[in-house]
Amino acid sequence: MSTIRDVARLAQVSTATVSRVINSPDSVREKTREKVLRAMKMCNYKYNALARGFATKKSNTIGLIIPNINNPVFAESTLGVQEYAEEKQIKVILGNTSYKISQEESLIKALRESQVDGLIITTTNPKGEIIKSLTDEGIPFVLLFSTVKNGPVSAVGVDNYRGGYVATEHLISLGHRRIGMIAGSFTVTDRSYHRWHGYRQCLKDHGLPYDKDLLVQTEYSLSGGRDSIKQLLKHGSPPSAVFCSNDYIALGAIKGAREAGLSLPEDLSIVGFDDMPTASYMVPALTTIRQPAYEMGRRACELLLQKMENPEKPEQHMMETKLIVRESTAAVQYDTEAEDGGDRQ
Amino acid sequence: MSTIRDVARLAQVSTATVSRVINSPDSVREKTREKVLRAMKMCNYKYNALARGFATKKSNTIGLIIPNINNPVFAESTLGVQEYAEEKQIKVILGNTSYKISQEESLIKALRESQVDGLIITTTNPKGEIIKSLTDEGIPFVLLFSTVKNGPVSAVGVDNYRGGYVATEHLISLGHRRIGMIAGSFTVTDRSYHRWHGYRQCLKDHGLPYDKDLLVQTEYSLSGGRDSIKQLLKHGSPPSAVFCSNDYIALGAIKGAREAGLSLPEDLSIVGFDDMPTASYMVPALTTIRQPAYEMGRRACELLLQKMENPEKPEQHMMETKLIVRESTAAVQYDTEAEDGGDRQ
DNA sequence: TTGTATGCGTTATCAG
DNA sequence: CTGATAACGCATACAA
Repeated sequence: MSTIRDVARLAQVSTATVSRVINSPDSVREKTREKVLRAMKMCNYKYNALARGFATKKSNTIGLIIPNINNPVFAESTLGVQEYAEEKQIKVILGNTSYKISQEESLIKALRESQVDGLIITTTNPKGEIIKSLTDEGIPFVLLFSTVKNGPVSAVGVDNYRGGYVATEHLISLGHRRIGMIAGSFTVTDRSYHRWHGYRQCLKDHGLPYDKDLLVQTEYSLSGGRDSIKQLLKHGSPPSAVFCSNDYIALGAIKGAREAGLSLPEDLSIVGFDDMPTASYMVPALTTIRQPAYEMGRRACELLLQKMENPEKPEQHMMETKLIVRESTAAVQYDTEAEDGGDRQ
Repeated sequence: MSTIRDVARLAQVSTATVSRVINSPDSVREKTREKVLRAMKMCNYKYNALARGFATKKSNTIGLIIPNINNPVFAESTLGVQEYAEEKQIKVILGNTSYKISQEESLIKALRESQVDGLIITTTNPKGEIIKSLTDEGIPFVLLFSTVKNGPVSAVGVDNYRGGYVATEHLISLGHRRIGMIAGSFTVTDRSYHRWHGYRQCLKDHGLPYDKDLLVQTEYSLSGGRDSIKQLLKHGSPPSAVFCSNDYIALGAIKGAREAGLSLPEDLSIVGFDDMPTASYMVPALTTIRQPAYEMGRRACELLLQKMENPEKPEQHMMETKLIVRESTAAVQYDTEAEDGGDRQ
């Protein structure tokens, strides 16, 4: 593989000049430039961005850490950062944590050793050691799908509390009074925890009792939703509506409910969270709280690049969620309400 | 940021020794090692993998190129390569092409400049210039979701022809005689093309006429499937079953068919391709041809690392597809068959 | 087991 | 507008 030195020799110029035609072509006389360009062709020169990174201490690479690329909402946000980065000629290294803190930690370590210029992290624990040490050491990073609304870290997210509140309110407005929730484990994601808070406060504000048996925490998976709904339906006085922490869980819950012999939305209303691309294609089409995942990814990337330029002034971008009403929620059916007390299984 | 030189000075050893405790700790006396380790702590030394990459000409990074991370099947394969790479301490840079050749080209160029040690490419055109030049220049790479079964390039894929054949055969065995296909544009993906070949040959082998109006090419998207099925249903003699190039399209087709007033699977059978994670959660649960996407990703990564060690002997791994029969296909209903000639819309 | 010296490909500083 | 040359942080041959 030839280097700028080879090119320089061939073109009878210095390496500095070769470097110039690469980085600021205008600063070199046209004739010289062409001579250099010809020499490059001749020896099939290939630019080495790694060497450049070494010399400039900028790798033009950022790290993106997400819990699970299989979750459509993270795939979308990934596409968002990806595309924005692409536009700015930045490469992105992807890391999956599988919701494991230890994994998150080792990933960040490896990424830092690789001299990434910054990090976008969809973390599981924004108050953890990891984030703190990143802050202390002045590494540019931004939190994505973040729950933090202020303080010293940059972040983009939505108001999960509000999302949970709105979802629950929708159900209440439909006449539901026994409303359950299937949540991602609070130990694993505080987003879910905040949504639950919104759910709970909404219940309270509407004078509905909070029944802790109507909350089940599970993993963020299809089967998690499916198993959880069955558990909920076994309750002596089962819910007529359930708010699910995300669409993936909701999809599982719908399946589980149907397996338990219910028909939706007549017997049970379900609302999800995310509005993943397939949400409107499901049967019944899913009522959900939309997060603009793609835009969030883009914005996070934008914020990061900004922060890399100017490390001061942390910023939080809170994006809007929106209730999307589709077919998975319906007015409560009084004849199938809690009073019948039947175990539908 | 401190370097091994700082550490060396602090520990009163040479930089070579510091380098040794990092890379081959056993080759240095325990006492010295501890001294060095202490010095590292003291000056808060952080290893610089980029510098190492520069010195060794190995970045320990590979590039992964996929058409669209939003397609669940690519998300899964990505997870596969990701996890295998992780195990081997390799970082992966992700690139989306959006099925655009030009994008694929510029991505590969950028990745090569970044000195990735190898490339995993889910390409759109295995016979194109890009692949050829990669081969010529001896860059280690492997094709993922590949259609090539032999020749000089390493690849992992499935037999798309056979998948298409089996899908069609299943439909025929259910009594269907008017079988349509919604395919991803042949110009954009040859996988789809091969599946169509299987479909077509199967028709022929069973003495069924091939009607070109029963094929519609579209983009690999939900709306693509939805629009295409409507087009198909407008046919004077519409199909009673449709084979879709992938599950995403199938999901769209199901939606579209339902909007057109059909009930599934009674009025129309649908079979997809991929078996994405949500396939069994759909309504009706999707009959499909399963590809082991996660495994394919892992295998591709394995093959690549192997190839990086030993650039000789290209290998193709063809993995098994499997027909998964669920609820979206059913025996043909004779009273709604082609003869009635009705336009169901 | 440890040290010395050199090189990796580029940028950047300083002269000219 | 161009050239000479010193970094950048680490690995590695070779020597001791």
